[in-house]
Amino acid sequence: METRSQLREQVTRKLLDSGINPTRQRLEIGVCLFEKDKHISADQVLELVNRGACEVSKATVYNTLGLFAERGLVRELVITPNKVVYDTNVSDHHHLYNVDTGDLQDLETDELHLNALPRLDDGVQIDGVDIIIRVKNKTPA
Amino acid sequence: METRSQLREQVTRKLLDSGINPTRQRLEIGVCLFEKDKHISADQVLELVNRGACEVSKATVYNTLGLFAERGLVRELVITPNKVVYDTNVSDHHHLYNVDTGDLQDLETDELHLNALPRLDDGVQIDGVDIIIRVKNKTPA
DNA sequence: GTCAGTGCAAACCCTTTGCAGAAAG
DNA sequence: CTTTCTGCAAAGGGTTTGCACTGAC
Repeated sequence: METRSQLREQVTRKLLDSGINPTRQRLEIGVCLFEKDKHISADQVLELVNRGACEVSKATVYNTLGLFAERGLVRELVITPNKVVYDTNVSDHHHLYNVDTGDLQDLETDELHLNALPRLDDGVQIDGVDIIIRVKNKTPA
Repeated sequence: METRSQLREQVTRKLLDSGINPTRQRLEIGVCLFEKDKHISADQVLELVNRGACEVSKATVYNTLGLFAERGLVRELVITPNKVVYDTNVSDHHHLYNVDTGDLQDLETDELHLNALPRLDDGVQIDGVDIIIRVKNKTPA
């Protein structure tokens, strides 16, 4: 498939730009991430990757996602202790989470933003701002 | 100690008001939580509780903290997948987290608030708004 | 006696670690 | 050859589950 090989090239470039050696396993994982282009859990990545012809271990998926997050290729979102997902959208935005359905949506900063950041101590700088709006269904009945 | 037994009474009342049967284990855990009156992890609760004369199992600590959070006695904060803490301050406020030192501070809403909430779908209502400002040290040296 | 409520040992499973093997120099 | 990097099996440990026990009726 043409687009598949294009994606492969794009991902290779992304990895090189981030100083990551584009090995077979990392490429497979990267393609799965950016192909889906949505919030995705480590488990889902593992399943997607192994649906293809190549075997990648669980440990490698976790370590690679951690590496990608550290280098800024993806953003790690901690929704609950048991729900950690990776977001390929690394631009400045926030999230809306439905605790009943598990649905997770992006909120762009024009829909939601802080009026001001707090005064910080000298010696520290912003590393990130995470905002999660949790909603629930009105009539659980 | 006088204040200790007063705290015990207060916690008992809190539990009853929330429809929770104030058993020995729940009281011990509740006293540890509200005595410390700060962000505290399940592990720390376990240690504090068992410093006293009564033995409470790990499972009971986890289940009880989950119950308290569900009933609104404490607020569960997910900082990272490996750092979950319970906050006895259940009023509307947010958090400042230093990723280098692990330090966690409260931010009152007058220091930090959203200019507006997003338009929600019909059928859903706000369950909670979590804002975490992550900071890091400027000179990791 | 029954039955809802409670506490915890053990199981579960997500994540990390340590190391064998590969790749680079 | 030595050194660095990589992938993964196995270990670790926080959390949940299933069940024995208690207490209420």
